[in-house]
Amino acid sequence: MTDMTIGKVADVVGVGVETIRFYERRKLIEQPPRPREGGYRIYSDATVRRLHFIRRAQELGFSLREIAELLGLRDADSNQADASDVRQRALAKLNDVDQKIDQLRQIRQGLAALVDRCPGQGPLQCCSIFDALEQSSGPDSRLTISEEIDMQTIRLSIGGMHCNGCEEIVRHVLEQQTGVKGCSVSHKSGEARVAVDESMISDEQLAEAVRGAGYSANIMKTTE
Amino acid sequence: MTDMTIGKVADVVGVGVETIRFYERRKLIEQPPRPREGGYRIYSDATVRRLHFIRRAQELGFSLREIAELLGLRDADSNQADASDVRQRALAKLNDVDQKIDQLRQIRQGLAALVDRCPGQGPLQCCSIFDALEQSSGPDSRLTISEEIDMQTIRLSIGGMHCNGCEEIVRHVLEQQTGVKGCSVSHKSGEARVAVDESMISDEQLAEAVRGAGYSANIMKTTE
DNA sequence: TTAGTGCCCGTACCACGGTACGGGGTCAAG
DNA sequence: CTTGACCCCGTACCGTGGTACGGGCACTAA
Repeated sequence: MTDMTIGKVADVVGVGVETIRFYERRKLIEQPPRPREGGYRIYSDATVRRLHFIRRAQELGFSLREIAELLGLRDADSNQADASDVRQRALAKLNDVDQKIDQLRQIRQGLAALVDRCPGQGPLQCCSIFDALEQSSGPDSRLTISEEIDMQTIRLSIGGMHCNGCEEIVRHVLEQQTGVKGCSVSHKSGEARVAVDESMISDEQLAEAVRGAGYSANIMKTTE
Repeated sequence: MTDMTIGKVADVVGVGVETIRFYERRKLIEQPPRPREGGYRIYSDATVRRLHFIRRAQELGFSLREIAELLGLRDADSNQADASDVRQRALAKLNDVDQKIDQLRQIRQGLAALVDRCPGQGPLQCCSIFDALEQSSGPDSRLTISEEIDMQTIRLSIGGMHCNGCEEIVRHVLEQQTGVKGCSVSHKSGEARVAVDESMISDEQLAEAVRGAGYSANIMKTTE
């Protein structure tokens, strides 16, 4: 169980030789002792287990950075680090994973809806997928800081939209307004994001236009 | 709805300015017309929709490369590309997503098991998580080509292992054998991967040793 | 001792999806 | 006509997890 050079270890652990040296550079494992300067690395059993640990943890979704932290905990052990710390990290990771699964499920839904709606044949012009994807991407994600003087992105909270058609209508109404440079509407989040020249139209006028189309509309503070 | 410079477009679409230029470099969008050489880019409505498309497709898990293909389909449309092509891609992506979800579910299971087993307090030495992760990572993943002369990785198919304890026993037995340089055992896949000096012990002797511990063992061709 | 692997090291490179920087040009309001 | 915000371009860099290359030693069996 001794005298393992890097190639053997790589073989046993199931990684590439270069990968082990890469882990060494990343301080995940120490450089093992070598007979003389420039000689071969001879790996101890403990290091091999450490490598197994790294692989397993990776399979569980831990990044190399996180793994380094876990290993660090153990290296500096018997001080105050205890099992609850490790448990915490595992729980946090479990949370991460759950979130990722949720995200993927949403993606799955979106895709499934798209596929459902698609006729599956005929010219592209009839393909609903392209149309659907060109709709607004929904302002539910990141907010951009926009503090322009003559052009601002106004966000409206809109009620009464139930489908893509409603989105379309609202989009159309907004785009008809003077000073509107562009907009994106999402019925899911009930929001619209409008790029507008404020010297030409007020946010209240915008909201009013939307109300005129039969929806409710409230101005959302941009500086949110 | 005209006269949108890059900043406004970025704001409306919800991406960074640099990102739009990046998409341009990646040929996802064309460079929009500019009044004169060196002037500002003025974006058309169509391009803004194209950007929305990109964002939406990204949210659905398509990579930029795939998105470029989708857009390419449309650009060269009315030829033979039809909706079924797009549908195929969406279905393929749906499949990808399902696979990813499955993987994450497995990871979730592993993590949950780990957390379950962990005492949640006390010194790290008692933390089962570290122990569990140090166990073999299971040779179920990639096979390494090993065609060494005096050292080979032998793979054994082992029956009768039901838990980590069994893994431990088998690992111990294997490591006790002369010539064994290292091993990794997985009860899940029912496999062991042993690094061994073949001049010192034969694969059959190894298998016999495992059988002596009460498990079944068969040699798997390394050149699999 | 010599051939044949295997390992050494440093450095560069891959995909992915951007982000940052810096020195300059453009544009519109005041 | 100046000022300030915005945009231009090219290029370099980020994090993530490695992989590849090439010239030169280390080791071992014959």
